[in-house]
Amino acid sequence: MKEKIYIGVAWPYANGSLHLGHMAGCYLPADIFARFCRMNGKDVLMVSGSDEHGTPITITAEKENTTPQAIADRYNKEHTENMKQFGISFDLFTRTTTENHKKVVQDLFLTLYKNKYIYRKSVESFYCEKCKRFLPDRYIEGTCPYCGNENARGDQCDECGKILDPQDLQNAKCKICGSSPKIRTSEHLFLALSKFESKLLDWISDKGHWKSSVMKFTKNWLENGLKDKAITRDMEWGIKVPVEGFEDKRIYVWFDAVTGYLSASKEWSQNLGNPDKWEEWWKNKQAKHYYFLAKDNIPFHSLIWPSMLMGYDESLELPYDIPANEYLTLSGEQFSKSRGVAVWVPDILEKFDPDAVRYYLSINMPENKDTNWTWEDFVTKNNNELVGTYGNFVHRTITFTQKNFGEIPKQGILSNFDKEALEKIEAASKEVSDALEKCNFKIGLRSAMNLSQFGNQYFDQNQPWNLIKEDEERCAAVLHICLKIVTALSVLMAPYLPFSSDKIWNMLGHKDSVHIANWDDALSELNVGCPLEKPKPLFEKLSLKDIMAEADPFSNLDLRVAKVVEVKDHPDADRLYILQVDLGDLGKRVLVAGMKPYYSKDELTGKNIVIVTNLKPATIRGVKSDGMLLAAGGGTDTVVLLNPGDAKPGSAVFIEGIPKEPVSVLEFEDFKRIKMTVDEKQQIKYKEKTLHGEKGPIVTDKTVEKGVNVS
RNA sequence: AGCGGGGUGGGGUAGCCAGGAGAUCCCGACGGGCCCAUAACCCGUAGAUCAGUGGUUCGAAUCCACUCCCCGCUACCA
Repeated sequence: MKEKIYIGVAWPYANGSLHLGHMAGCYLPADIFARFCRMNGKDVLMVSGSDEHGTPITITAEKENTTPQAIADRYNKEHTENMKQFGISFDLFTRTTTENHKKVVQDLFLTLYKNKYIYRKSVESFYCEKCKRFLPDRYIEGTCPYCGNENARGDQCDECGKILDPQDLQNAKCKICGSSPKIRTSEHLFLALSKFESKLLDWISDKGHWKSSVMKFTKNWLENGLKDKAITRDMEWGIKVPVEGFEDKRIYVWFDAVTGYLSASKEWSQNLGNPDKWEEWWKNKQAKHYYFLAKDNIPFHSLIWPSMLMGYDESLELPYDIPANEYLTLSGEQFSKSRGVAVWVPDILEKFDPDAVRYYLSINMPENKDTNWTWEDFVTKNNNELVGTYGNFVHRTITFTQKNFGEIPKQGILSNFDKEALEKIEAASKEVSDALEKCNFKIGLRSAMNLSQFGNQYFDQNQPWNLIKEDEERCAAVLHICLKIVTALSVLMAPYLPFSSDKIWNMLGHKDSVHIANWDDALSELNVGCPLEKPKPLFEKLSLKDIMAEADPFSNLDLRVAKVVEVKDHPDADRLYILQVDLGDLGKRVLVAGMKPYYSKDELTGKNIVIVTNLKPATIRGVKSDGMLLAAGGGTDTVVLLNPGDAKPGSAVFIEGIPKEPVSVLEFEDFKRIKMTVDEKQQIKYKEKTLHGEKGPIVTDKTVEKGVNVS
């Protein structure tokens, strides 16, 4: 029987689009690994799906005046499509709102309950009477009892870093509606994680092949002792708790989501008309289970999910490896929807070849530490490595052969150099394969790239363009070797660059897809005599300028909240103030602003305002202004500041859906072209989208007429 | 605060767990070659006391201790 490989990939939460962090974090590595395994004759089952329950989705639904299911439907559809476009080769990408999933989750839950791994316990938690729901810790805000920060969350205070219980907060408020929640007692069901400690310790004892970060994290949790965790919630959106007396409660989303690994396997079997087929992976000691996810998700997969499986059915396979990645950052910042830092997958798929993106994400994968996505580096690596080294070698070889021979020429007498080339192919195939077996994706890709660099060297030194005039037979022989390198590359690159590999494979006269080819076909003989067609270049060069120009000009802006520290009169101007503002971690700055007719010094001091931080500094009447504040009002009659609420100084101001990629210096001309206006709710609109800060929409400081400009 | 990861030529990175000659690769800079190829490719040169300090050792980027600096996680962000 073929070796069974199960690949579970973290379930994306269906409350927003996918961004490149998701791709680099788990979907791309999982896909590369899956494709590689399939080419090596393994029987792969790779599943995932949308995680569709939980509070955030219900809140989005309320905001948009629709149902949670509608939100889940929207993003499930988008995610499914994006995965396909990006070439992520799931055997099944499903969702947590299917009947099958519900059944599997409830069965697992009930079995754990019967096996005494789930028990009842009363807890006190906050209930918001206005929103009519119990509030998750993150949705409660109040004053931190330790440092006095007024914006501490129920789970933790961001200022002092202390971990809190919501009950610790003073003046607790509902983050959604702002009213004061009341404490209510409610009975919940808890998963007895503590009962699994010794079994888990035993289980991880032979996991020496795990990444050190995964192992350390896991061990650390175990050493501190596992805390039992509540796995029910008082809400409506979710899977019903199949225990008497708990009919009104729902199963906590993470319990629900990880169970997807099992339910999706079953669904896949049913779709196949062979409902027990999943057991070949799950009830098979020879099967290896891999889970791909990013670092935030480690304990769920290394501790909680294994515990659930152990408590449910001893015969089920546990994870073999959890090659968790670190994070991809965007110009040094973590991807975050709420802070407006992201490159969205739907956007990127519209603009770029998925293989180009896959290349950059693979060669720059956050395998061992966070890595940075920059547009500049993306363009450089695309142009120099993907296009220059790899694409060019393939293209020059096939073009030259086609032009001069029209078909794949036969092998000649092997020179020493030829032999070296054949050895290189073999070595590269082994190197890539060794690396991929260990989930070392960057090393594998680098090895494949080295082979294409060797191809270029071989081509250069043999000078077929001269040979064709002098020694046609030798020329044919050289090209034959080059084409063998091309063949090998299309196989070795197939896990990474599935679309272009397939094209090359077909150019070389193969009727089928490279994805049903075998890894050993990297070394296969060529179809000598097979006619060649004039090739088109595989990849395109990119221009950083075009990319930047295509982006919305708003992306170039760096808007931030600033707190006015000090206001002075400008010595040589009637209308100007000199403000010193605090940008938190970004330090302090001096701005010159014409606010004297509209605001007194006292009014301004201590106020939170919105400023442009990356505007080219200007000297105004002899004083350098390092930035500009945003205000609403066109003429001289009224000018009012923008009010970001009590957002942190230095925090970002952004528009959802427009990626924030500020240029280092923004020309004033470019800034002037960005038209923002005030709407009837006193919110700020740009292209009908609303300007946000970390505390929600930005509004004007005082009421002004609808439609006035912001500048 | 606790925990985890990281700091390697101008930028980015490999090597570190299993210590050994001039420290890897990509980009960039400089010089040269080639002209088949998407102004792509190839060759060569310069550039790093491997964050710092101390230790173990015949020998340390690698092991140990301490210090500094970045980043992340802390149980619903991949």
